[in-house]
Amino acid sequence: MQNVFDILLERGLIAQTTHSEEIRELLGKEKVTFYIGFDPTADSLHVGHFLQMIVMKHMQDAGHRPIALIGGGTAMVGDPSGRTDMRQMMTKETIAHNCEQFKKQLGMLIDFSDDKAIMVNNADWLLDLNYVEFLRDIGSCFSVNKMLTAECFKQRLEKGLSFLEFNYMLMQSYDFLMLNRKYNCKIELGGDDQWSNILGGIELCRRKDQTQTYGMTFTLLTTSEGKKMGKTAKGALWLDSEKCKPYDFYQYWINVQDSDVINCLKLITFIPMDEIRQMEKWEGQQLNEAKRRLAYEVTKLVHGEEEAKKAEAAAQALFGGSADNADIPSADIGSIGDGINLLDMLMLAQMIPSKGEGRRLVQQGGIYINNEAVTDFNLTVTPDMFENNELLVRKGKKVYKKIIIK
RNA sequence: GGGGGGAUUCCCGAGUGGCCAAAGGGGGCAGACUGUAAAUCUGUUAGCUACGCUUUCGAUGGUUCGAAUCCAUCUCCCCCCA
Repeated sequence: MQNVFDILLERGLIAQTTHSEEIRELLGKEKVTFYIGFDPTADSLHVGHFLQMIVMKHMQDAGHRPIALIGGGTAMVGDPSGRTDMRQMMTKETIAHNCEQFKKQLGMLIDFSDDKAIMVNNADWLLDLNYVEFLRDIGSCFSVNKMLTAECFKQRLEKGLSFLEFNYMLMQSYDFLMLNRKYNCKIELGGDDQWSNILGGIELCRRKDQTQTYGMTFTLLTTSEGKKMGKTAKGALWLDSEKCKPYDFYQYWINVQDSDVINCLKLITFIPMDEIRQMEKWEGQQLNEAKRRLAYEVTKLVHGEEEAKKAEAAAQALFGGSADNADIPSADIGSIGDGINLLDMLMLAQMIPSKGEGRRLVQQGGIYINNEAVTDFNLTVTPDMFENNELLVRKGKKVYKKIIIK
């Protein structure tokens, strides 16, 4: 069996390691317990987290034991790494709610049965810490001078960093120490922005317990231009099907740039490398096929096979010119009487945020009914324009909505 | 604790009494070109019952015919010194 380290390396997942040789050897010879932390800063995980989950899955498949650490305690403080501003402080209730959501989502990909993976919440040991004891015990192990030189604080030293956030590193380091003691957790994994925090934990384990632990970070999901991926106009690309519909999720991946497809296939799907290497040779229009594969696979992992197939079928119906399909995103606007103003209808269907925007769209030729551009924004849409109470409306090139009336 | 600077539309950032719904850039949206790609070019980007009206320049009051611009108080942020 192939060493999982080589798999991760081959797929381009690994960004930095503390001891590449030792880690590879360790992963090759024994069942290793490792951990990745997820701070519950929102009520759903997003694709950034998903990449971490993929790594966890690779590791679990190779026989290692993942610990998914939910940061119910660290979220009370907020990680300043790589951020330009302070996170908004969240209430305990919000954090507790988010923790629950995370738990559900992590279970999609990781098998937590029979202790094959463990889920813990650092609130369990962080919230009851005694300040002075913690300072004496843990705080004494950290050099402020050293911390200040850490990359993760760079941006914040220019903009301002509160003492609260400055403590984040200690808390995360303490997590590693706890997990090492309790579960013999030997490796901490994380996004590349976690490098400094991970080093802190390793250092702490050595100082307190003289144990050797390791760290490894993963490539952040960025475009070839270096921008973070998974950002949409509305925010992050959420894994929750309510916050981001499977169809929209699918569409996001279909629309990635040519230069990013292969990378995404390697990073967030389990498609064998042999196949990916074939696709790597593709060019031009053929890449669309690779994008379809990417979109389907990722959607399947996140939303399940059924949803992935629906999304694919809907896309096929709209863009492939095939027959009408039941899975096209729809909006039920109820009864329209003898007719309804076009803009009112678009508002009801949530296709436009305001009528002003709607007028502009029509003026610029961006609204289509049954694939015919609408020229008059005062148009009254009448029931006879509907077929079986359905009307296909398009905004721009790719935003479709099937409007349904009673 | 002392001194200084700041808060502007989605973001950055001009604007220092009427010509300001507010320059410029970024981002977003749409059009052309394409491959549901990128790059490029063009238009657009507060809301509305729309040749007009309403809300908007940290908050609240005030001066004025008229305030993003002036005054007062407040809140928050940054910088320098201690």
